[in-house]
Amino acid sequence: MKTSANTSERLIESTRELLWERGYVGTSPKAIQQRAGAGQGSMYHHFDGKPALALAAISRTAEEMRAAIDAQFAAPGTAVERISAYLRRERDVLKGCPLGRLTQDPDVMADATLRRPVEETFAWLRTRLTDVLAEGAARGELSGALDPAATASAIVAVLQGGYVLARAANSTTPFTEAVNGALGLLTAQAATQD
Amino acid sequence: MKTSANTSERLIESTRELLWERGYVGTSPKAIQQRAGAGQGSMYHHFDGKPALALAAISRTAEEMRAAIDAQFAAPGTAVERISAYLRRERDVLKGCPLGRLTQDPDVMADATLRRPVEETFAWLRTRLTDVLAEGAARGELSGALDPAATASAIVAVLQGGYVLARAANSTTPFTEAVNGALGLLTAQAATQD
DNA sequence: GTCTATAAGCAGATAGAC
DNA sequence: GTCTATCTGCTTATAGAC
Repeated sequence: MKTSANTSERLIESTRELLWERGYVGTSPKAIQQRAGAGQGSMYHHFDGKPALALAAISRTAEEMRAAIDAQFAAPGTAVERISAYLRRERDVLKGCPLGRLTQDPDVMADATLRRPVEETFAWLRTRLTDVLAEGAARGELSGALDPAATASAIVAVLQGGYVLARAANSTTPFTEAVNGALGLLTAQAATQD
Repeated sequence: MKTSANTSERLIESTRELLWERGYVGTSPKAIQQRAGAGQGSMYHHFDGKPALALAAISRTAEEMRAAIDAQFAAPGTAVERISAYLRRERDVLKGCPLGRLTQDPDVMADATLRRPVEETFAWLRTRLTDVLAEGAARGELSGALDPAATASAIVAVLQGGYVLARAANSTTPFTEAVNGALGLLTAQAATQD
């Protein structure tokens, strides 16, 4: 058995990086090959073409993101504590969300196969966060007046929008501010609970 | 004087549409010419090249957005009412924000000239919203415990992130939910005020 | 599995005629 | 102002040798 990363593996990882940095439309097979140190023929031997390679890359990114979030939410603590930890965990803010950015890519959104992992992951995340919030409401940590699903969507949107603001400003400040603002609102309404 | 739209005008408008639909990297001079009904030579007569045309398009979009938001915030009403009206105004949700999407474009962000209108518009928007929130706090409509700047960033982020979620889901639902969630939090904390 | 050759078409212009 | 010709290099492969 081989211990070093094989060519197929390097191609997938290179594609993941380039999709994150430049998007699908901005990434050429040639750029992938160069980053992976693989030749033209080698790439087309392992994958049918750019869409197939992108699907492998996007699927892996989606899986990793899901696993990371699952671990985060499974940690002990109140709903607000776990959400706070999730929002404040270390991130490469200026690079943005590797999945969220694909949402702006016309060729990804136009291809049902490429689109599916993106769609499913965000749907799953919103559901997962809704559960955490509903749990918090059931325990009396949060106001029952809040709609858990709406609040969950707002929180995920703050994250995704925070990336947008950070990139626009070329600074992590607006991202941090947005997260603080969201948590400020969440704890301010919790103060209503007494 | 001419009354019909001239070629230069049509080129700018076509570029604006394409930047919105496909981004800078995904838009070719040829596509712009075809949409504008202009020839190659015609385009290069009026503009130095793709970056110059994009700058004209992006600048105009930024100006329009700023004027629209200014009008929105100048309307009468409490801080929460004006913010609610802003968040809930009619939008082409699935198309996303024409300026926010450029944030994901590597070639726009790498070019200081193209980047500036995007950066300035979002900086201005956050400041403007911060003023509205500070005003609300001064009037006693909102809790003084909230940081106006952080809350403003969170609200703008909800909007930008709402677009991302809507595109991921291919549905306006998550956008509406996120807006409702944000307004829910804002009014819930206002309930603390008594 | 990897390499080189080949190819139709697009990207992003420049040059000069009209 | 607009048009056609021309150009270099990239895109996204396919074919076949090694």
